[in-house]
Amino acid sequence: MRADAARNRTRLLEAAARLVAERGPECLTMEAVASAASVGKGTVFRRFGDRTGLIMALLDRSERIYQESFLHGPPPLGPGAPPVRRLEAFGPATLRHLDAHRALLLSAEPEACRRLDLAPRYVRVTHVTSLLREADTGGDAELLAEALVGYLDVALLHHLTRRRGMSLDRLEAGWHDLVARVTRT
Amino acid sequence: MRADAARNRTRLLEAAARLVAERGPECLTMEAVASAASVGKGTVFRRFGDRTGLIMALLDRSERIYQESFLHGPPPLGPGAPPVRRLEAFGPATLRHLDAHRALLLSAEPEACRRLDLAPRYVRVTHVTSLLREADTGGDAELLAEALVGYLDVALLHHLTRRRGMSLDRLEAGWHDLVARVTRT
DNA sequence: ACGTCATGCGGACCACGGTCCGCTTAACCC
DNA sequence: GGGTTAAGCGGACCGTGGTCCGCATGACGT
Repeated sequence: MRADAARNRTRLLEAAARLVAERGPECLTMEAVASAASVGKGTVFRRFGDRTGLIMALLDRSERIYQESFLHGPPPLGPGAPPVRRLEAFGPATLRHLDAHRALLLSAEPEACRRLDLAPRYVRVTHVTSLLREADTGGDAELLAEALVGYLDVALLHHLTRRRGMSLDRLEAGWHDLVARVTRT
Repeated sequence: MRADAARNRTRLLEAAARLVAERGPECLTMEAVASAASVGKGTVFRRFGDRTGLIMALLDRSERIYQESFLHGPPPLGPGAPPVRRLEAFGPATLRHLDAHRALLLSAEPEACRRLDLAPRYVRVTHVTSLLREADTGGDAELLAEALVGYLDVALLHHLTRRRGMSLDRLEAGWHDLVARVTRT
C-alpha cells in the first residue's frame, strides 16, 4: 500500500470515529466520512469496500481483543477450563461485546445480515463448534453451534432488551440454561 | 379504503407478482412495480409503506396458509398431538415454508432483519413459547423460543444450504436434535 | 344534482450507497 | 534526477428507497 493511501486510511478511520462519537452512527454516511477526512468519496469505497467494511474496520480493534479473550485468554473463557464451562462464559462475554457496540452494529446490520459468512460470526461458530466437539455431547456440532450463536445476535439482543424490556442478566441466564440443555448428555 | 385505492392495490400486487415471476426478485423495485401497474411511485409507498411491506403483502396468502397449518391444522403440526411432537413438526414445516419463498424473503431481508418485531416471526415465537410452556420443560420459555426460532431463519437456511452445501434433510435432523435437547427434562 | 372535503394520486425531489474513469502521483529502476 | 508505471484519487454519475405536497376525485350528506 502506498504511503498516501495508508495516511488516508487512518485519516478516514479517525474521521469516521469522530463522526460516530459526535453525531451518532446514523450520521456515518460514506460521503460525510469522505468530506470530514477531506478526501474523495471513491477513496472511502476503495479502502473499505462498502459501508459494512468501514464499520468492521472501526470495530476491528475491539473485535480482536474480544476474540483474543476466548481464543487465548485466561479461563474460564480461554483455554484451560472444561469446554462446557468455557461455553457458559462465552455467552455473557459475547452479549456484552455486542451490547457495547450495539448502535454501530445495528447501523451496519441491513447489509450485514445477509452476510452470515462475515468474519466475526464465522469465528464464533467455529469456536462454539470446537467446544461442543470437545465436550463430546454428540449430535451435529456444526448445527448446534449455529443455533447457539444465533442466540448471540445484536438484533435479537436489541429487540429483547429495548423493545421487550428484558435485562441483560436475564439473557445471560437464558444462555446458561440453553447451554445446559444443549450439552447435557 | 376508496374504491380506486382498492383497485390500485390489487393491480400493484398483480404487477409485482408478474415482475417477480418474469424477472426475479432483484428486479422488484418500487418504481418498476409502479410503472408496471401504471401508477405513481408514491401510491406504492402509501399502500405498502415500504419495500418490505410490499413483499410481505405478496407473501401474505402463503403466510396465512402456513400459519393456519400449525395453529388450526391437523396433527402433528396442529393441535391434537403432544406439544413436543408438534414442536418437532414445526421445524420442517417452517424450513420448507422459508425455502419455498427464499429468494423473495432474502431480497426483503436487508430491511427486515432489524424488524424482529415483524409479524411472521412474532407469530412463530409466540407459538413455540406456548408449546414449550405446554410441554412444561421448565426454564425461560420465552428465551428458549427465541433461540429455537432463531434456527428457523431464511438467511441461515440460505447460508447453510447454498454456501455450506448442507441438505435440507440435515437441517431438519438438526432441528429434531435441537428440540430433543431443549425439551428433555 | 351539487357542494364539501377527506382520501388518494403522481411525480418531482432528496439522501445515500455504490460505480466509473480520466487524471495524478508515489515508488522504483536506471 | 528523469522516465516509467501501477497504485491511488476525486467527484461526476447512477439507481434505488423513501418523502412531500399541490392537485384530482370518489364518497357522502342534503
